[in-house]
Amino acid sequence: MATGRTHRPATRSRGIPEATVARLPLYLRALTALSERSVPTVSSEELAAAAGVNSAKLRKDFSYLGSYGTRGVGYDVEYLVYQISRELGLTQDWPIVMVGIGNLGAALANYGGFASRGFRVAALIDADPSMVGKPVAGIPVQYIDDLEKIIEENGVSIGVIATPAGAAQQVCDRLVAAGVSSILNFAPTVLSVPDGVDVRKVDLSIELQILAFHEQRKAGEDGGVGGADLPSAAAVRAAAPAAVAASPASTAGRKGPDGDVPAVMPA
Amino acid sequence: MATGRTHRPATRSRGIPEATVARLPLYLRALTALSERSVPTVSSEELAAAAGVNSAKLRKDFSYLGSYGTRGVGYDVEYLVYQISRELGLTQDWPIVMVGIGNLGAALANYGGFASRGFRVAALIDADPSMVGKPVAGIPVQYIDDLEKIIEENGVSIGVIATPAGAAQQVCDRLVAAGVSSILNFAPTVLSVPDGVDVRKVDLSIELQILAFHEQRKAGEDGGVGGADLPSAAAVRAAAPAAVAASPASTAGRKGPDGDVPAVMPA
DNA sequence: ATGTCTTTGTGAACGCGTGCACAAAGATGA
DNA sequence: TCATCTTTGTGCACGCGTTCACAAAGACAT
Ligand SMILES: NC(=O)c1ccc[n+]([C@@H]2O[C@H](COP(=O)([O-])OP(=O)(O)OC[C@H]3O[C@@H](n4cnc5c(N)ncnc54)[C@H](O)[C@@H]3O)[C@@H](O)[C@H]2O)c1
Ligand SMILES: NC(=O)c1ccc[n+]([C@@H]2O[C@H](COP(=O)([O-])OP(=O)(O)OC[C@H]3O[C@@H](n4cnc5c(N)ncnc54)[C@H](O)[C@@H]3O)[C@@H](O)[C@H]2O)c1
Repeated sequence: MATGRTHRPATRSRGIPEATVARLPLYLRALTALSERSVPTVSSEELAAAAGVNSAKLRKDFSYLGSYGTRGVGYDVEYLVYQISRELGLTQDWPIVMVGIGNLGAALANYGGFASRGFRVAALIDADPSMVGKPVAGIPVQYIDDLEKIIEENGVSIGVIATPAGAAQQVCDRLVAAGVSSILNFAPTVLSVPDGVDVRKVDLSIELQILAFHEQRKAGEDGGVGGADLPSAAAVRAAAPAAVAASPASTAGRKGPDGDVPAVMPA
Repeated sequence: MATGRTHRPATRSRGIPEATVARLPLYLRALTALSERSVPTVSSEELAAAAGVNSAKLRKDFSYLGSYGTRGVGYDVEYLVYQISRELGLTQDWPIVMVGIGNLGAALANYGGFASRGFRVAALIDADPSMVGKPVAGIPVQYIDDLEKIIEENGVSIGVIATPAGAAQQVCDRLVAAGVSSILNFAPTVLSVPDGVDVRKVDLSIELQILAFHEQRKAGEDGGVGGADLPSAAAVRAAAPAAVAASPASTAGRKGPDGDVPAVMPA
């Protein structure tokens, strides 16, 4: 089962907090922009503003990497770019494979952001024979049967899945069996992988649903008992969505004994 | 994954924890699958396994919504689908606009996951005149000049940005000014928005960099001083990436005084 | 009714992440 | 050399999220 997270073996002294790791790419992007403008140094305050985070948090994040700043001055931009890149492993070349070259997969393959940070698309793989050989973003699509060979020959350890949901677990299993140990999954499915394999997911639908939750709250909580935040013209619009569900207010009570459940959600 | 929050200063007493909200769509998806298979009830243990989370966490999450379970039996699938949908605001119809219909924007427009949960693409908007009127996913692309009018007429409060990074902030400002109060951003930029506006971002490049970090760690930390984690065959492959940076081990020491910084990161 | 068995709902403990606030470090100028 | 000023690095407290563990609730059988 994928859930099996074993406890951390006692004192892990060398680990960088996960939350910090997730922010490093953000800092790196801001620093790269500064570097391109030939800015020599930057203070934690400035950089934090550019990255959209708290400056104390940024300083603490950097403190996990070491003492790379100079008090009274700030951080050397170029040096910090290098240190973060090294910490993230971007000074290496990471060959990746992408499986499922449909609408999304093709868009991803065309995305420049891949190649710009040490990631190299080693292969595009699809199960549709009519697509094999057709170049996407200058790279010919290869057939799924060769997946293991491709991974082996290119030493691939990172895979991207952009297949339909139904095929994702199967593709995942093959990737893992072939030696891939990090997977970025775009299919709306929970992948189960053995220990030692990292999976990250990008899920459009989930993001929208989270936004909808907050949007609904902005619209609804006008007469709330607690503090009434949220002035702004935005709340005005949010209060008038296209169709308001006419659910009885008493629904909050107890559970209806039998099937009085409204039929919602087509799929 | 994707993250990114903006406001939340006040003490929210009546709120569902943010972490819980982020998991509700996951539960909903698993429940919908069960519903389609006509499964009447499900235990927290089963559902947790399907959603890839801890069962205690799932129960606590549901407890924020109310007591919708039956002890000794589990949860009524249909009823729970309805409750979660309602909580997330999915019983409403949410019109959304998508700005920037390029490679990614077109793929997103074609994605079925939008429409399946109450989200309706009200308009596709682009700044390229040669693209205006061309149908994408059956919806004709409209010109950016009409953005305000489109938002107004459709009562749109959720916007998706898939433009190049350089245009994102500008587009964001116009969306917000026109009344949009939730934004899903695919451009690799930090958007600044006024209070009351939620921004979530999906960033491909960041996800890959996080994976690379862990991948590097799996490969490198074999002789670490602390506990030696990570056995597994995956580490074997990870230990042999395409190009290993030949960095001296002593780099961990102090900061080199002058510009000995290697030239990395093309862009 | 009563007992047994299953599963929920939650109290409590713990660890992680965040942000404040400040001492220490170092630059800069007189 | 010394004083001043800026900015880092971090100790500390706090709140959130996770997980354990278990009493209570209810189904079901007898
Ligand atoms: N398109 C989007 O914007 C978007 C957004 C979020 C999530 N997703 C998800 O991403 C996935 C891809 O979406 P899409 O719009 O590109 O779909 P698509 O149908 O256009 O593309 C899917 C591709 O996967 C290939 N494929 C199918 N089975 C395969 C297998 N077993 N092995 C290898 N390749 C296989 C198909 O041949 C096809 O080329 C879906 O799961 C979708 O839900 C898409
Ligand atoms: N393509 C991907 O897979 C991918 C992945 C992650 C992130 N991104 C990001 O998403 C964005 C879009 O990527 P893409 O590959 O689709 O790029 P693209 O160049 O194919 O499409 C960009 C579209 O935005 C339109 N546009 C430009 N300026 C605009 C403006 N001011 N208002 C409205 N529309 C405008 C352009 O006309 C074009 O149609 C980029 O920021 C990219 O970095 C893309």
